[in-house]
Amino acid sequence: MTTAGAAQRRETTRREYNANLAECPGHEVLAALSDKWVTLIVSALADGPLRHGELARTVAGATQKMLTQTLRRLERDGLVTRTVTGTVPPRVDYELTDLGHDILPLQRAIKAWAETHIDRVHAARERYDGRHQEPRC
Amino acid sequence: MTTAGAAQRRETTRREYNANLAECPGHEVLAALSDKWVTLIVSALADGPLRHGELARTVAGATQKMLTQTLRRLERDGLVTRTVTGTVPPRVDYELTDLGHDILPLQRAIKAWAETHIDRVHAARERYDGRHQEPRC
DNA sequence: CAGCATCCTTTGGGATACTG
DNA sequence: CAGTATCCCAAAGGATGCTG
Repeated sequence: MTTAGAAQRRETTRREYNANLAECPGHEVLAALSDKWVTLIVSALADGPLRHGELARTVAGATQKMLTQTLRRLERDGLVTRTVTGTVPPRVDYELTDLGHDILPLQRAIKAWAETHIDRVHAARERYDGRHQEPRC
Repeated sequence: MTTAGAAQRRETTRREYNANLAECPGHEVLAALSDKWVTLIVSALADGPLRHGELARTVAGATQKMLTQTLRRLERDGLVTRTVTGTVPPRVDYELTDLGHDILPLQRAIKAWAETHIDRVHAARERYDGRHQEPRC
């Protein structure tokens, strides 16, 4: 019997689709860049290496958990290096790799686009909201 | 008493921080672009207007809910227009606005960066995983 | 055909406390 | 000081069924 066929095939299709998306370079990069803290950490490190604590202070607002988590990901992706010095008290420095530096221009490009177009977006939003949320009566 | 002071002030700081982030043009744009479906919908519409159903088929893998939700956001942000024709059966066309077309170069830039650098990222990941997950015995 | 509304599962993120 | 582990909540996302 093929009763479970329809729903199941859709599910499969979706998985494959998501897998394709995940493997698409463009999406990988977007996913990485758009992470709430990645941009901030990378910017913070743009001027030179920082210790964990310094980073925590610079990127105020980030949980310690998020900080470590994000740094691990960045390290894994080869965007930052993690250097441990001594054991007690431990000292850990984070520094941007060449690859890490390479994303700065891209970030700047996005920022530039944003700054030149964001006004239009905001204007559009106001128009939309005015048209849709205001009482009709 | 100021017992609740510490935790509460941290909370407040965090909120303000997030608010600042949300208002930062760069992050707004990143948040918009990095949405799982935005890229796909925008690309799909790059060649010309499409009906809801056509879009659903083109961007296979997207839930109907996600599709509509994303389209509403794009409409609100002034990136697409939504045109309703007739009432029964309804026909709705979605088309990229000028502003919508303007993000195509940016998407291409990201894609280009991704394609030239993704190999290094993947290599870094393999190195990292090899170093950290393999049994040390 | 287009698109709400509802329900339910999964995930992400935050607070807290503990270890080398 | 740097990092891990645990708990917990809010939000995102998906499936389904109903309406103009």
